[in-house]
Amino acid sequence: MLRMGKLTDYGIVLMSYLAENTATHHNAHTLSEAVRVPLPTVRKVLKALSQYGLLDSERGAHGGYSLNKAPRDISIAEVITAIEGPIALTECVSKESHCEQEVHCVVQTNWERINSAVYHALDEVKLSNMLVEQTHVNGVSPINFYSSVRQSEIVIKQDGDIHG
Amino acid sequence: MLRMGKLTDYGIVLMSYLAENTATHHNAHTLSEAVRVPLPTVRKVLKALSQYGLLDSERGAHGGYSLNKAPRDISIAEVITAIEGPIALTECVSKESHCEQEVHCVVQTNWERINSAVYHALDEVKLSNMLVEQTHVNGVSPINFYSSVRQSEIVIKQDGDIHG
DNA sequence: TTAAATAGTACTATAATGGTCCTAATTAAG
DNA sequence: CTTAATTAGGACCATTATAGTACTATTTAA
Repeated sequence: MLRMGKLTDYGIVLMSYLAENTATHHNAHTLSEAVRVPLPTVRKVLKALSQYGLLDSERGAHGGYSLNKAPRDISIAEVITAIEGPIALTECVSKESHCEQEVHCVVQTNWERINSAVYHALDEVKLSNMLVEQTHVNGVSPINFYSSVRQSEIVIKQDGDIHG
Repeated sequence: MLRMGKLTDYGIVLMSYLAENTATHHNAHTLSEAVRVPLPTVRKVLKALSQYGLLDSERGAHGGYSLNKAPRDISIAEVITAIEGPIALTECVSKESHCEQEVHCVVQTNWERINSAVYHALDEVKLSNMLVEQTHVNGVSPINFYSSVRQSEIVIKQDGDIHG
């Protein structure tokens, strides 16, 4: 529930990977292998991130992508928005709403409260918080850390204790 | 993006309505009219809320639904979980994950951070926060306030300013 | 000029969701 | 005891959204 698209998951993993290797550019092919996600899909995600302005892109030979800002200045909310578009739990809160009963609608203002809460929560988690200090353990390359990309779904447990 | 199901939207609206009328029971038919959502759909939502334990149900003639707890003790996170199941942005965080690379997975622990942030944000918004003091203005019945139920999608704007 | 990249766009199969309906179980009232 | 009202529990289908892929420009270094 509270699903987030798989692509967004990939996006966060990709951004995390780039954040750990800010030095150089990385092309889609390299990133695809590093993250173990098919190349066309990786391209799609990188395009979205680039269009939104979270990544700098260079075309042509030796082109590639690189982070725009410091990982501590990039929030998860930004990454999500880049890939999935503006975040709105309810359509009536979004700009595109054409709810004919808006005049009577009071629920709307309360939805804003929820959206705001979620947004701020996601905005306070920065990319730097997603990085791992733990690297090169037991000869396992950090690259393997990213190989577990799966379906994307937000799971909030009933008791508030959230883990897998 | 960060979509929430329509049914969940209905659920929150229904719960809000019940919270404003805690005195009596309400049957599905009445609620359907009050909230302007088709009866079968309302039934489905009420069933979920009841099964999860947020609503007491009485069967038979003169049966119906009523709130279990005080509105200030019911969080939005609970309502969402009741209808959409355990909240998980990424599957690898959920119990059902069978990711074969979990041993190497470090991203997982970071996902938990995100899920936790979202959960706590949603858990702090209580049903009582969704209620409107503003009632019976200009002869408009409070019932109309609930007639604007629409598609459900969480929209987080880039600048953090969230409104329609 | 060629090769290596990204940019842009369009398409398709799969999965998820919303919405509906039908039957069983329960309970109050006549 | 019978009937009507109501929730419980499944099952089902149509629509939509998503993921994933592929193809064609465009740019740039060698």
